[in-house]
Amino acid sequence: MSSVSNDKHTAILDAAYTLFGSGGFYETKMSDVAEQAGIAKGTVYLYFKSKEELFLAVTRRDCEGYLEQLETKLKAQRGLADKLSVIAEHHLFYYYERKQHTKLFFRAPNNNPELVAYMAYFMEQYMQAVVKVLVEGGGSEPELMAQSYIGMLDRLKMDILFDPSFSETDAHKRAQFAASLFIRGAMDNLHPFQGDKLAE
Amino acid sequence: MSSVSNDKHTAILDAAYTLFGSGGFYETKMSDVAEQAGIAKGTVYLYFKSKEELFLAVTRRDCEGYLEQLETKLKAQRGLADKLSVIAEHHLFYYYERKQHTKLFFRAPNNNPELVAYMAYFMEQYMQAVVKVLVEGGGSEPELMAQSYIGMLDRLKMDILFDPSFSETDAHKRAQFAASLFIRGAMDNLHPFQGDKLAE
Amino acid sequence: MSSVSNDKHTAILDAAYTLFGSGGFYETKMSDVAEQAGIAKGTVYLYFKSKEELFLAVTRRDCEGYLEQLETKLKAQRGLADKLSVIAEHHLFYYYERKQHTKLFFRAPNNNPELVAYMAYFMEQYMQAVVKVLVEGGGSEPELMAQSYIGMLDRLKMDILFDPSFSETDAHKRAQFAASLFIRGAMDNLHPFQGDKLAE
Amino acid sequence: MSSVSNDKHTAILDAAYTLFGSGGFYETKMSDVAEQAGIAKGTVYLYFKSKEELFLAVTRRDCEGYLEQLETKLKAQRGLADKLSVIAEHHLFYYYERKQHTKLFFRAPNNNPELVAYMAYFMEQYMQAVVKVLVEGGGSEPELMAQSYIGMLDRLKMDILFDPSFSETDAHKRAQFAASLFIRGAMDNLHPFQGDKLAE
DNA sequence: TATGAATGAGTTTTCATTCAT
DNA sequence: GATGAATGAAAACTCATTCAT
Repeated sequence: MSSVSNDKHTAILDAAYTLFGSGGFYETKMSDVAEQAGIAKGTVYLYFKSKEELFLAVTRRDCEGYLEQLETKLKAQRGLADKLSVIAEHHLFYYYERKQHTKLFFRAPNNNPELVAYMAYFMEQYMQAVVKVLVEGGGSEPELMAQSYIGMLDRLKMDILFDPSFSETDAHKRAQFAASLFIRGAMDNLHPFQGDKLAE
Repeated sequence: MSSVSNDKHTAILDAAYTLFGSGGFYETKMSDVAEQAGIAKGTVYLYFKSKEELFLAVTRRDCEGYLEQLETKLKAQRGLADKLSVIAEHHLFYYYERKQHTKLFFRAPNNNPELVAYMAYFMEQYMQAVVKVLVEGGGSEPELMAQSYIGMLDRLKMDILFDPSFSETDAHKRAQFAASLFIRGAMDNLHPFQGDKLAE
Repeated sequence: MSSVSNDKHTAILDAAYTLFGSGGFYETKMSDVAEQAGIAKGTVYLYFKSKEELFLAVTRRDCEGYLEQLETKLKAQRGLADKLSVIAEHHLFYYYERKQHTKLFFRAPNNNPELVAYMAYFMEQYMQAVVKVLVEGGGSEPELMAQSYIGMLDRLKMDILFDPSFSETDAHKRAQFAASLFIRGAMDNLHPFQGDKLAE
Repeated sequence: MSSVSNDKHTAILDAAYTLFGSGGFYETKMSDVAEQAGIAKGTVYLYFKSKEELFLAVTRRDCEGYLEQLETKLKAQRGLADKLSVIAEHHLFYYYERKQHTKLFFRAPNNNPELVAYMAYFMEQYMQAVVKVLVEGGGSEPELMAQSYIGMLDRLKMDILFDPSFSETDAHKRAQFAASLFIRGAMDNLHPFQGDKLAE
């Protein structure tokens, strides 16, 4: 609880986030993490019992932050269209701001049941957040809809990660594109402007 | 190119596909591949220079098969809606038939530029195949559209991979869901029935 | 020498005795010793320079106690037979009372010259104590005799250590068995009842 | 089964016997064993799955050899006294010839149930071999007698191990000393010359 | 004195790759 | 071509010891 121990804990998570993210789980050595965090190898093990536990902690912190920020942003919006826009922006800008840490989500250790379980839990949470938005807007099959939207966004983020010339403006446009494509597609059972001032 | 050497080449690829796919790159040992292929460890190296090269070859064969089959199926269809349907079915059933080989695409070695390049190439090819369909149907931003569709499908496939109770019928429904959602979303710049006899 | 420091010194020795004894030298961590002693890890090093020194101190205290108690018990006896009996009882009951600490003597660190030297010194002392008894009884080769007796007892103790059902009565019988076997074997050059009131 | 593989297997056992014996289990590195055997580190693991397994194999080979040689020597003797003499000589000369490998029996890894079980098995076998000799000579409590004899010999061997000036003749004398001490001690229930020509 | 966070040397084991047969 | 015994680099993790507080 002391600020010192917290500092180190955070430093390790930050270092691991960077290295796991850019290099992947197997390619990252615990000694690299230690070095990047500016501490000794043994110290990492005072805070995290194993490399897998560290990876899980990094993933958890990242995912929790993702969902919390999304919730906050969604609360500031009234209308369905705005909310879907916010989701798209959040998804794309999250990666935009983390170009370095790309690989985290697809270069994980295999055969770690805890990690698999956590990722499933995260996806469920994310999906439910989207589902909630969709349900407020009315419409059937909200879960499939939510998954479709998330998948769309996840693919559209790829260029952001791999194309160095991708600008913030490009990301904005892409988010708007995704939101309108989805809203149009979902239109017959959604009421896009419900809750918007415009709609009143 | 002799039939004998070809036999072994194929046996190795098959073995590697099974093992990399179910266990992941790092979890699979070259000796396992050799054993599964029914040959000696050293022999693998007569056909593939390294583990990474083998992984790349497996990936390549898999992706090429994916695209070839897709092309064949697309040729049998006239209308845009049917073609988009075929794409969805192909994407979902490809994974449906390969539940065992789940991990191949997201448990690959990092930092292998050749692999990264090939995957980018594959995605480009896949996208262009979809783009071609969309362009025939008319409409703007075909590349973003294609990516959105592919992303949607890629997320919707997840339950297939992880939910053992997922049936063929479920997969069909899901493919149709994706196709209609996308078509509706894309409607203002696409002409869904163009090319269909019905549309004439 | 203050009572406080003495308390901790003793607490550490007690803790180390328990842990080294039941787990062995290599299996026991200094942090375990500290915890068992109810102090901090660093504190152990205020009292003992190293793990090996601690082990040596534990061994020393144990061996000294062994010899001191033996001397006391021997003083209470007059006759040779009684003295040999006391030696057997002491040897066997010492282990009987310390079943938990079995491993201390045969799970020690190697290559520690000081420890090797001390163990040799202890054996010499123990042997001389037995020799003294034998010499009083007359007879040749007292050192070989003493070693034989000690060896006999040391093997006979084994069941005590490893057989949980071994009772105090069993230990008594075994001690008597050893004493008579030895006395009979040594009879031609020993005068078994010399010094006993009965013998006068 | 090929002589080559057998050569290496033996070379590793020999190297391990020397190193474990002189340095102890924990003090011996697998890389030392490999070097001493003149092979690469990894090769050791082709023949023995782990350090513990190697230690067990070394112990087993040694103990089996001990018992086999003892049996052979005992078969060549008729009388009880001669047989007990042979046991003493075997016990002492076994160590005499293996001064370098002393520590094997008392510097073993802890907490290895397989090893503990094997050592118990070995002791039982050894004891039964002695018991068989004693029973042929008649007499009660043969197991305690056997243990006493073995213990005696085990202690008398110590000087052989640690005293570099100990000669073969010394070892002989010591063996004879042990045998006569034991025979005299056991005399009332044993018939020392039974089976000897002299006794007829 | 007492603490316990921090250190980093040290060892087992794995496995891709080689190469003599 | 085919084999599989041999290699040795590489990395996770432990734990005795130190030292700033």
